Amino acid sequence: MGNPKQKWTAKEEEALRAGIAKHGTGKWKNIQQDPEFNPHLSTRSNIDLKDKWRNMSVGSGEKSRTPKPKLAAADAAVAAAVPMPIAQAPAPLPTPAAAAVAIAPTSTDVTMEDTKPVVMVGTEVKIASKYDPMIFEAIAALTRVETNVVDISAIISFIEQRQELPQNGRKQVTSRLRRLVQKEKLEKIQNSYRFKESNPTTVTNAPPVTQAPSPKKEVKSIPLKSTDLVTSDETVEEAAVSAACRIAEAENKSFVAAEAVKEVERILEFAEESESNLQLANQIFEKCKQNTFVGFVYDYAIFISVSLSANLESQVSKAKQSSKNTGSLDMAGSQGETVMLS
DNA sequence: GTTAGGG
DNA sequence: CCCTAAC
Repeated sequence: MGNPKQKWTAKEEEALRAGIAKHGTGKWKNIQQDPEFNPHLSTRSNIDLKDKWRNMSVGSGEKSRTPKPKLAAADAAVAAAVPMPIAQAPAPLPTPAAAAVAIAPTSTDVTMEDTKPVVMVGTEVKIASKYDPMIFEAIAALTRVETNVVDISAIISFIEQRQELPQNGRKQVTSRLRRLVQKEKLEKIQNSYRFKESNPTTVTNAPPVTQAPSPKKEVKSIPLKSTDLVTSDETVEEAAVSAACRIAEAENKSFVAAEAVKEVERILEFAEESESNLQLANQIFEKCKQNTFVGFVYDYAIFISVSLSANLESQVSKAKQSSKNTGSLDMAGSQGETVMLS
């Protein structure tokens, strides 16, 4: 009989990738049986997972006529929301149009292969700064409970699986790791890395807003301390990335966290060049309302906004109420399968 | 029974 | 997707 050869859906691919991040490659049966992913992979066998992963890998490695950046659903959403490559030239003002465009695309209809002019920021522009989130993501995803470390080769292969690295990509990741160790964000143990738990950097440049992040805290037991947000030594961006990834480690939702980190990072870049805080706040809150996941990003939004300008408090509380009413914060502790967009 | 690889 | 060798 013929073989229908049913095509893999984006959800299935995402479940597969998440499963690999959790169990590692080669544990196909575990992934297939894992209750987290089985709902999406029930029709696939372990051998199917293996074959699919082989195809996906070769698609990423082959630079022939497969220009698709291999974006997951969430990736596509974020990519679509990044219309500007953030030129090196310090743009004096971010045109309101930019912010408008950023929040414009309703992420409800995101097809993976459509003709939407997704900006190819992944080619060469600012690719170096994009390694950090992936590194954190890899560590968060691959850290095993017993050893609590991640081998460097695992980190690199993890990143390569997500996006093909340029010729010197491996080198850059390595230097990036080294740099992060120097900054005491990571800890190196032989050939493995882990998150540095106790950060000896002096401390507690108490943010101007003391009550902002805490009052709502309904987002499960996310260990979010004010010291995680800002250290006097580091930039806000680094602190945000680090803390978000720490949360990711705790929640084991690395992919979601990575997207959130990208978002925070991008918005912070945006904010540093300009001080259009109102647009910033509106933008990030729009994001929070559209996507059901970003519980902690929401907290950071409050923190960032208020840190930049105390005048935003009205905006913040307003947005807080709005977000609460939409009930968009319920995902943090759910089964973990309901995360991505449909 | 599972996985890796060739077909 | 199927088949097979290897573990």
